[in-house]
Amino acid sequence: MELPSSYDPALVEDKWYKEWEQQGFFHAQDTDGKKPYSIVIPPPNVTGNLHMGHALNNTLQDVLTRWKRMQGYSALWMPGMDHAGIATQNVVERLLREEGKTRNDLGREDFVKKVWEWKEHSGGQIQTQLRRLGCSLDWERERFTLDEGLSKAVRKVFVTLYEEELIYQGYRIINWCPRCETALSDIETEYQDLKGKLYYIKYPIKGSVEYITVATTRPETMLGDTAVAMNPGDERYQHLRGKMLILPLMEREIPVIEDDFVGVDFGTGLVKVTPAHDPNDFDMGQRHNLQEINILDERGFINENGGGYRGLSRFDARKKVVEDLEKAGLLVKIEDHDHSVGHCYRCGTIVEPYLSKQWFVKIQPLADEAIRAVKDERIRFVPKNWEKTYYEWMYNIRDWCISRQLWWGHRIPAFYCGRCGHINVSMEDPTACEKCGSPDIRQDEDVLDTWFSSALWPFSTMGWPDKTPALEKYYPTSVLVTGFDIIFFWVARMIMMGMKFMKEIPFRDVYIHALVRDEQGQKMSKSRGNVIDPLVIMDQYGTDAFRFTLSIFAAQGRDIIMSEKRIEGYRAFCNKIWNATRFILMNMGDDFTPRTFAADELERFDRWMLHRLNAAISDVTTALEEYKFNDAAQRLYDFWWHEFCDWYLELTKTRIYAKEASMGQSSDVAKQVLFHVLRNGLKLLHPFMPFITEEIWEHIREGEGRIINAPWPEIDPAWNFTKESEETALFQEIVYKIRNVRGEMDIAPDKKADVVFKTSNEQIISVIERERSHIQALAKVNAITVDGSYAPEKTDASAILTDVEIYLPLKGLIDFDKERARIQKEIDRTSADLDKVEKKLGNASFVEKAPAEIIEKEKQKRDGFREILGKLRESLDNLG
RNA sequence: GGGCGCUUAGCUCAGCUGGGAGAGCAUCUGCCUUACAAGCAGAGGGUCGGGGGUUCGAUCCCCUCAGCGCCCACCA
Repeated sequence: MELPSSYDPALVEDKWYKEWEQQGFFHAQDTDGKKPYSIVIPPPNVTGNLHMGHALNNTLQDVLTRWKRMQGYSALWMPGMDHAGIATQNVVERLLREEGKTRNDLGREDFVKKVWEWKEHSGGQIQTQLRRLGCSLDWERERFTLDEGLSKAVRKVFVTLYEEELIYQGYRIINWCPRCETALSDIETEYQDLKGKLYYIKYPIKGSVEYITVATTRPETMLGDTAVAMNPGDERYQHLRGKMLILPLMEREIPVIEDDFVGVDFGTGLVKVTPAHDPNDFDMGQRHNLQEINILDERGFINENGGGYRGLSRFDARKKVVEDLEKAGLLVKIEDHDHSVGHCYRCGTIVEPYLSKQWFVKIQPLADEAIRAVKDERIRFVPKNWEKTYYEWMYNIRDWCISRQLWWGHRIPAFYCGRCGHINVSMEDPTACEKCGSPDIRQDEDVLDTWFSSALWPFSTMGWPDKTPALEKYYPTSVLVTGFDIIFFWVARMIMMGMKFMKEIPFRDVYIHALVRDEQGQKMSKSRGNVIDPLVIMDQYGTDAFRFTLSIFAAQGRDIIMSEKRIEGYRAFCNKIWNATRFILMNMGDDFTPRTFAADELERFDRWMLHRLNAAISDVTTALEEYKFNDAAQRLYDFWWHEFCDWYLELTKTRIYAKEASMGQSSDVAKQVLFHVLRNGLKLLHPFMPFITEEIWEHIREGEGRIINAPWPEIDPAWNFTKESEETALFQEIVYKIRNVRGEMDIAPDKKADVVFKTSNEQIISVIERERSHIQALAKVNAITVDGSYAPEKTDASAILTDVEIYLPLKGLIDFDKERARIQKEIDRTSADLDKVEKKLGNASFVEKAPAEIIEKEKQKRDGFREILGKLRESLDNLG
């Protein structure tokens, strides 16, 4: 049983992943009779590459999945990808452009074929990358939002909602991206505050030499004005009632209308009304029966309705319009004006409010159920405060525009009859109009919003609309792990669709994690050029160190600032684990046989260690149950490094190295405990660090399976040893004190001093006597004497603990100045502590009102400080 | 205009229902001690953003101010 002298992640990671996958350990059985635990992956885009967000998101899901698998659940982590409509279409269009072609050159059918080809060959690199990260995904079940089964689910949902009139067509203002040439939903538009201008423009009153002045941020839209509106109560403009105006540049007559929407405070109190290019104006237009004049084409250029401006881009048109107004003397002034402007979330282009016919989901009835599911806690957000964000959006939700003028996606299953105009919507493609029987039917050209299919993800991936065993067993899923940025896009919609079609929540918990930022706290993005590539990190530090770093950073409610220094630190942790194992294995001896052991065989520190193991099992398990990944990881770090390695390993050395035959029994027990704690410590660590733990397990497993399937450790009540834990704490204090003296006095490790303990406390005496050899080893001392009436020499260095004084006779080694300074420091510190406690106890209302146990604690502290302080002063006096 | 979050050691961050401030990194000192120098031992460093309040007691609860960040919102 020997380990190579250092841990090399590159040598083992690939090997173990292949082994796990080939053995089918990631595959959850529908029929294994175990309790289900399920997570569906937030499907990465086929265009995606593993970035920090993915790494965090999937590490956390893998931690949960591996943990639950070890706990004996039938743990399913469902993999898959999203076709990502606009994003993917953009990628392939970009490739075509490099060949000097556009999608129109290919035509719809060939273009879609091309995208599929691209998807097969270069899409989905992220699967390899997820494997690299160690994700224990059930690859046999992998799904794609455009595959046959999921397309069937999409169609079923569309048809059902259409039949229930929850999907309808509407002619209204939507957000239009002139670059992608498609409609977008409200949340696909990202608003940014930009420095813009407010233009004041004169409109002549018909049959008069007078003018009125309107203010606008988008002067080019005046080409489509069909009215000017005033507030009916605005006293300044009562004379305009019923008047007609001449729209400059277009020389068209437009009316003055009255509408409460118009505020009297903004601009001039008069608003130009462009029903085809502004949602508010559209509403006013509806109220006043105004004509809607669309002046833009799909690409954002002025169309035939724009008179002489036809063919200009919307930006050029603005310049030209302003120029012409100025020439005509109709431009009053231009003011600076900050306003928020919508941008396409995929390409960043400024979107246009655009009047067009689109498909919508009537969302309110779906939202009501979804709100209720969270209200009555069937679904829990973790951390809870995200519920507020969820409600905020759900209460103000507006109908969802689901049609996209793209080619890549689920084509809308609506067929228009060329004869009677009837819209046929059904599960199968119709060959003739269901109403008039005409074969002259054509399918809607549009596809559905990508998020329409992802909304069905928790059940469509499990085979819905068919009744499958998977659906039966794993729905609802246990938890959804995702970032806050897609609560609206995805989480809310999954809840709505789940409630609607499964009559059941899609997931029990929603764990919302933070954003990963760079070391300056900036959001990582390609354009900022500050992305840290997880693959590079994994190459450099190993996957386990990286995963552990992400986990320990994943505190609830705060963004993660990625730091390579920290990753380096946790690589050292891997090394520590590796070397601790090496130490244990190289000292086992060939005759070592693991066995169970009984409490009465155990020595003090064995008991302490097992007690600490119990505590670690309990703490890590609880932390995971509460999704406190950082607490779990931090606890593992402390347990492994500071409890197991710093203390227990060191403490066993005297027993293990002992040559005397009489030590045989003690030595064997120490080895048994070391081995036991090592095994359980590795199991606790496995969800976070799957590779190194499996690699070590390979060297220590006892004819069992892999650690990935090992049972999760449980607390053994027989190993709760409170007394030994207290005694160990005392022992540690003694060692700390002696080390402190040595360190402060600059005593080299090879210079072993003697030590005298002055105490009459029986328990302390017994611990010192029994652990003599351990004190010698850990505090590097020679002879140990216990003497209740010891009279310290002037040349003794001293340390004071409650109920015990420690003296190190240093003879010629002592530096009196140093020692005086050291003791004075102790005195200062202790008297400051004492002051604080005395003040507290001197406060009448504290003694009167505080709980008795707190007061008792304070009194004990006071007495302890007084005793120590007295002895410290004696020591100082003794030094002269 | 609403809503949310953050401000703790030089840096990056923990700190659960209020009861003597923690970690990693960095710094300083001494050590290649037979698992580990990616290590061991020791040390220094914080008026917990400012002010006020509740309380016997506040990093923690309430109010307020300041700074930073995010989300939502049709005011031309």
